[in-house]
Amino acid sequence: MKSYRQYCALARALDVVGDRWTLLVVRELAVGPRRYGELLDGLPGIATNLLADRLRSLERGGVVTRAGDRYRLTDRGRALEPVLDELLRWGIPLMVTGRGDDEFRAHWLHGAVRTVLRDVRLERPVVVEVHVPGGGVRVEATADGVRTGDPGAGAPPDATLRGPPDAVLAVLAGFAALDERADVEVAGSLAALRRLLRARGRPGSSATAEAEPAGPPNRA
Amino acid sequence: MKSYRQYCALARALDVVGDRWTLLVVRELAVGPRRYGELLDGLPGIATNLLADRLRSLERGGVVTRAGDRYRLTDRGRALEPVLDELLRWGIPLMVTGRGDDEFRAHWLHGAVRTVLRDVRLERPVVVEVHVPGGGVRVEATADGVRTGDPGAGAPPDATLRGPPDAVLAVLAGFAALDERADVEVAGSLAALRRLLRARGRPGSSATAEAEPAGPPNRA
DNA sequence: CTGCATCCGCTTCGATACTG
DNA sequence: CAGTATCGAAGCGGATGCAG
Repeated sequence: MKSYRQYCALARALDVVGDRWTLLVVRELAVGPRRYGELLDGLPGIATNLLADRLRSLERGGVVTRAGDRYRLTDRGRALEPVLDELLRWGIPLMVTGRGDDEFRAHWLHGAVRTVLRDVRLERPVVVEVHVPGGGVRVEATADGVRTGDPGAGAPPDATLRGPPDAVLAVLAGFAALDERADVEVAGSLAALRRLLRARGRPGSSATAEAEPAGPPNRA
Repeated sequence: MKSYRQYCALARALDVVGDRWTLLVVRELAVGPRRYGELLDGLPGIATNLLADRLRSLERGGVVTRAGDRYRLTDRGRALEPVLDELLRWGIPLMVTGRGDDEFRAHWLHGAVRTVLRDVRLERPVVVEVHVPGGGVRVEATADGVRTGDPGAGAPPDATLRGPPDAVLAVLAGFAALDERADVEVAGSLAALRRLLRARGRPGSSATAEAEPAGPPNRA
């Protein structure tokens, strides 16, 4: 990337991670070390030469390191997590328009779920599993906060949510009530699920009550 | 921008603010409403047609609105502040290499100072003013946290820091000790300034103790 | 087969010139 | 002052080639 040549921390950060695709590459590596082919699969739409370019650039920037045939984040790369989280959070309202014909990978759900439930605290713990075609997320909400992981680990969940990605996300993010989405199937304790949902913030979450153009935020 | 067409909150966020220059435009408007010419001056290096493009795109995205000849952020645009803050924070270590021949605007210092002193709490309040050629920042640190503003407002500060941008930033960010930077001039209570500096975190702040390439993070 | 590099049409960027 | 028009250069995206 061409440097902005501005003595500003934001501009210098963007000199490193501001290129097209770059933060999405970091998103993929934030899950864990990945091989080139796995990255390609997790980044539908990227050209193979661009992925190679971005990986080299991130290596130069000290964000990514290569061990054999695996790429992984450095400490400096892991320090980008708060950035990803805030961008993710800001992007959640943009999911209300549904999936359309966008690509989808089950592991992308982890971040969305973590973000949506970020401030949840529950005195009486709840474990909920979210299942979508191709994978899912296990959510453990306690008094200390929410931890996410892969489904199937540990004891059986109190409740299970199953459906297409935009449907389960609509319910989790509060775009729609449970009974408004007939394409979401609930198994186990409905009461436990309701407790989790009641503990989260309101719809758009961050003050999107606007005098401006009202309605869901625009895309592109 | 061409959409990533991924049903992922991060990708959708980047569809709106991922373009080159876009977040820097938001940075400028985060200070307050600005006119076209003021934006051009705050974004050295941008081409005028690109600024016009970005402003239109941000308007479509619901981030910016236009009132007469002023552009300003919508609520949705102001919701980007945590994103800017985290990116800024991540970028601070990249400032250690000094200014070089990068452009500089005094109002960029506000964000850097806020970020560097983000977690500072002081039972006995301190007011410090930082002066650089063309402007400066007033810092009021109390038990509730740090507030920044323009110099000259309110009572005279306890201490004043003056010097070139990279010098005062090095001292504030902890890249260098006060007596290591002869180009930084201190007026007023040295003790008050020291109390403020002691209250802040360590150098790179966020765990940059790395087994990897050591030394300051690379740019570009 | 994986992990890229090369080529090519197209879009975007960046610099300057120009207009209401 | 606030943009639009233009044009060469650089970057992107898709396909294909090729080495280990």
